[in-house]
Formats: sequence, C-alpha cells, structure tokens
Amino acid sequence: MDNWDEIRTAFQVARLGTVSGAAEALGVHHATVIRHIDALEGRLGAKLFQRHARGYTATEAGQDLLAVAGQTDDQFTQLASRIKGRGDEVTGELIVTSLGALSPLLVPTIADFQERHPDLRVRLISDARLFRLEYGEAHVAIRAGKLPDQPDNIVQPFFTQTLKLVASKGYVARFGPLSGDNVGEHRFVGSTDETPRAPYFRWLNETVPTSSIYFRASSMVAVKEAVLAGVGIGFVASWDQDRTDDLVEMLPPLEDWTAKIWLVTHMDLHRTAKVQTFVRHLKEQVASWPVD
Amino acid sequence: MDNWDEIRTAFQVARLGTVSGAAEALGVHHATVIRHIDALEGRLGAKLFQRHARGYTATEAGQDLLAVAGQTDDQFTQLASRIKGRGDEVTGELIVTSLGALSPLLVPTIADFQERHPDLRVRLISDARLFRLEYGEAHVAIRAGKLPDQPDNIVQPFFTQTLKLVASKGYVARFGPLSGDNVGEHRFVGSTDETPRAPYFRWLNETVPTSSIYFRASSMVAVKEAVLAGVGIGFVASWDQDRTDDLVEMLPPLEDWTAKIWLVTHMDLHRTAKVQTFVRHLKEQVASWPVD
DNA sequence: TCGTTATTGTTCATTTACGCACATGTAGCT
DNA sequence: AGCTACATGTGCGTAAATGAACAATAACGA
Repeated sequence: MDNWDEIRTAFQVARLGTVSGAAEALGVHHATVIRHIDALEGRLGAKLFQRHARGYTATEAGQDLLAVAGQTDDQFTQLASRIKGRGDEVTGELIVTSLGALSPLLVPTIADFQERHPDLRVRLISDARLFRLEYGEAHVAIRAGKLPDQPDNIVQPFFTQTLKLVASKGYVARFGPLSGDNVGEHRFVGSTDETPRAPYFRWLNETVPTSSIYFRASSMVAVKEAVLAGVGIGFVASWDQDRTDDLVEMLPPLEDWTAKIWLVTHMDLHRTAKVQTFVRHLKEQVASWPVD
Repeated sequence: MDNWDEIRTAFQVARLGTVSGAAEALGVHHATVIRHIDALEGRLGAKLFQRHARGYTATEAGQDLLAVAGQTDDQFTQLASRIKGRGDEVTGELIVTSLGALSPLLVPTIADFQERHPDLRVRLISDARLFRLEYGEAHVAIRAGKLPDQPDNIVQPFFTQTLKLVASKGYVARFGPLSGDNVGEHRFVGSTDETPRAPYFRWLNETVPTSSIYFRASSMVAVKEAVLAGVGIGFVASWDQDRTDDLVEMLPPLEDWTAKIWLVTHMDLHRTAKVQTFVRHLKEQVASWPVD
C-alpha cells in the first residue's frame, strides 16, 4: 500500500461521489483523479468504484477505504494543528543542560519559569560529557568558554562569571596569607584536567608548581567543597563565595579569572516559543543574579 | 495537510532515523526524501527533525507524526489486505434484484446458497422500477426480455420460461372452453401496460379486443391470483400452473409465449468471488427448477 | 593519525505526472 | 425534441518531481 496520495484521492472520490468534486476539493485536475483511482485499483487488483455517468459509486472496498481514510484525514488534520500550535505554546518537555556548578543559581530560576508554565516538564542535566544539541539531547545549553564553532548552534552571551582565588578561614589561620613570593609554601586545589580549557586553571598551572597542587577535582562543586574543607587555595565563583562567610580572598582578581558563560540553542529549535520564552526568561532573571 | 506521501516519507525517516534508510525502505532516492521533508516542514512551519551527520532525529513534532503515521500505516496495510482478500471470499452483502414472480423459485435457491455461506447477508429486491447495476443498486439482476444494450452490463441466458394461457376450473365451468372463434364471449386478465414488452401480452392485445380484458394487473403475481379467483383467462408460468391443480390450459402453447430470462451482472463486480459463486450456484440450481 | 564507511546535501539531466483541451454521454428541464 | 448542465474519458505538451553523480562532513577503527 505505497502511495498514500492515491488513497487520499480515492477518499475524496468516495466521500463526494464524483471525480469532478474530488478534483475540486483536492485542487487538481479531474484527469489526475481518474489516473490515481485507476492506478490504485490496478495495484489493489480490485474495483473501488463503479463508474457511471452520474459519478463514481463506492463498492464495498471503496466504502471500507472511505471509513479508514476518513479517520486518517481527521488524524492528520489534528496532527497538523497540533504541530502548528505546539510552536506557539510552552508545554511538553524542556531539556536544559548546564554546568553543574551553576545549579544553585539556575534551579530557582527554572522553578520560577515552571511556575509561569505549569504544563512544562523540565529536565536539567549536568554531566561530564557534552550533550549535543544537534542530536536533540537538549533544547538549551549553558556552557563556559568559547565553543568550537558548531555551525547549527546559536550561541549568545549569557553573563560573565568572575572567579576568586579563595581559601577557608581555617586554612588561612594555619598557612597564612598568600603573596607573590610564598606560592611554594601553599597548598592548592586544581583541576583533574591536564590541559584545562578554563583560563583560571591554566593560570594556576602556569603559576603554581604541580607539586603544590594537593587536591584535584573534576567539578567546580567539588573544588569549592575542598576549599571549604581547608584542603587548600582554589577558585570559587564570586557569587558562590558570597554565600558563605568562611571563604577569604587570597589574591586580588586578575583579568584571566573571568569566565564567559554562553547560552546555546540549536538552530532548528531556537525560534520555537518554548525555547524563545525560556531564553528570554533566563536573560531577564540573570540581571538579579549576584554574578558581577 | 495535503500531500500524504510526504507524511509517509517523514514517517519512515522518523522510524528509521536516517534519510538513507528511509529512502531504501521507500524505494526512492535519498534526494527525494530530503525534498519531501523540507517541503513538509516548510508547509507546517515547524521542524520535524534535527539534522546531523549521523542522521535525522525527530523533534517532538516528528515524534508526534511518527505515532500518528504509524497507526495510519498499520490501518492502510490492513485495509489493503482486506480489499485484496475480500475479492476471494463470499461475505458481506449480496443484493439481488429479480422479477417478483420468480420469488417462489428464487427464494429456496438463495436460502440454500446462504446455507453454504453463513456470513452472507442477502437482500432480494423486486420493484416496478429498474434497479441499475452501474449505480451499485444490486450485484445480480434477473430480468426478462432482451435488455437495452448497457455496455457495462454482462448478460447471460438463465432459462426460458414458458407461459400458458389458463383459467380456473370455476371459470371454465361457468364460461366454457376457449376456441379460436369464441374469444369475444370470454373474459381475460391482462397487463396494465398499454404497450407491454412481454410478447405474450402483446399477443393478447392483438388477439383479444380491449373490451374483453376485464382485469388488468401490473405484476404476474396479481395476474395469477386474478385467474385463480375466476376473474378470467390469463397467462401463468407453466411451473406456476403445476403448483396447483385448479388451473386448466385454455389453448395450446404458442412460440410467442416463451420469455427468455437473463442473468445480468455489472462488469466491475462480475469477477468477484461473491458474484461468481452466486451466479454459478444459480446456474447449477436452475437445472432442478420445473421450468421446461 | 589516517583511511574507511556511512551519512547529508546540491546540481543537472531525465522521466514521470500533471493540466489543458476536446470528445463523449447522461440526466433533467423547458 | 432539443437544450443545458454536469459528468467521465483521452491525447498531447509542459512543468514538476525524480534519479544519478558528485561533494562534503563526521564517526569509527586499525
């Protein structure tokens, strides 16, 4: 049963009773309708209609087709309106992938968004591996660093995160302050990555001898916990430092210690209302984030 | 949502995940598949798939289409097998139109046929007006006289009915026998039709003065009843005369008093198993009819 | 790291399907 | 009877959809 268009043509003929009427309804020439019917009947090896001067009368097979194709027509019409409508409404599932460290900022914002759109189910995923927007793994990604130029991705600046080199009060009480010439006497918390992309970790690698890095973690959450535990001196986002009064700044901030955070969407989904609305909401809410 | 073929193409892409796979499944070139998808998405104003090097991933809209078109595909497949299969089985409805007078012979034969095919519903219709096979009003028609040459009708001889000019015993006791020269003294039963097509009624019109026809009826059933009631002399089928011993033959049979009975089917339905089986059954059973 | 394979995407020639015009036939109405 | 309106059916030229070939890119494995 290949060629669904011929079924659709036969459906209109069965429904209207004439080739001419079906042709008008379908917006094609009546010769085309006749050809479709002939081809379909030939392929099925059965007559769908009895032909006469007043029109086409459906046989039992034709009436069967009428019933089946009628349902199909309804379902396709509903499908089309669903698809057309879905682009304008914020429902279904929204998949956001983000740096795990941003969760404390992101989750309340998402919760607020969900408050405004109760029908929206949200999945917030954070993982070591990169989720690929072009495979449909997520609708919106929040990423750091300048991304490899994925041509189908739409990248826009979200905010700039300032990091501070901090340590716990307990650490300072034990090891003292940090200055330009006593680096070797201090303990640091760094990244597990040998060649980190983040500029502050690269600054750490260049400035601090490997032997002074006593703790390595793969996530910024773990880094912060290590610093809080007094393991050593490490980088913590400025907004994250503000959430506790146990962390003291060990050096004045440098230019390199800023991380641009990007908002990434896939081209195909970017203009949908769901993504658009969420992105707009993120940009509005970021103004109230303590990130500058 | 016009162009169901594009939906079918999109369905295969959503199902298989790649354009190439869909193209192979559909038996078309992959360029065609891409064009269908692009056209469909353009018309819907929404993306059905996210394109990447590994294939096409269905968006929510594409998954919706996959579900709907999957059902459609199943239904169409079932429809096709039903239509193909239906031609080979004797089920559903069989509509037979016949001369009302033949019912006593026809009904037992149809009942026997129905015994062999229990799933068959039968409608036997007899009416003054002609039921038209080309409008699907009946599958099989049993008709008398040579029909106007309907090109789409398949006409085959069924049997030849011999009529006899008879009267009731009561009539004979009262009016005496009929001979060539006492026609004017007798009473006759004729047709309501001014110019009857049946040759025996035309013989009656030519031989008997109009004033001698005391009873006119439109159906042969009524004619027979009138004759039985002693109203006059009339034509009754020979097999019908045999069913009672109250009717006596008034004149020896003439050549003109035979009526050819035809079996008529429509071209489009003639080769279906239902019609074929029924026609074969009729021809087998007519041998046991008392019509010669 | 470099082929290999399996994808998508684009251009151009060709086939196929379409629309047009005309013929034909039927039903209904004056 | 004849006229009108509406239906199916058919041949032909054209436009649109298709297929083939090629390009490009990404994932995979040795």
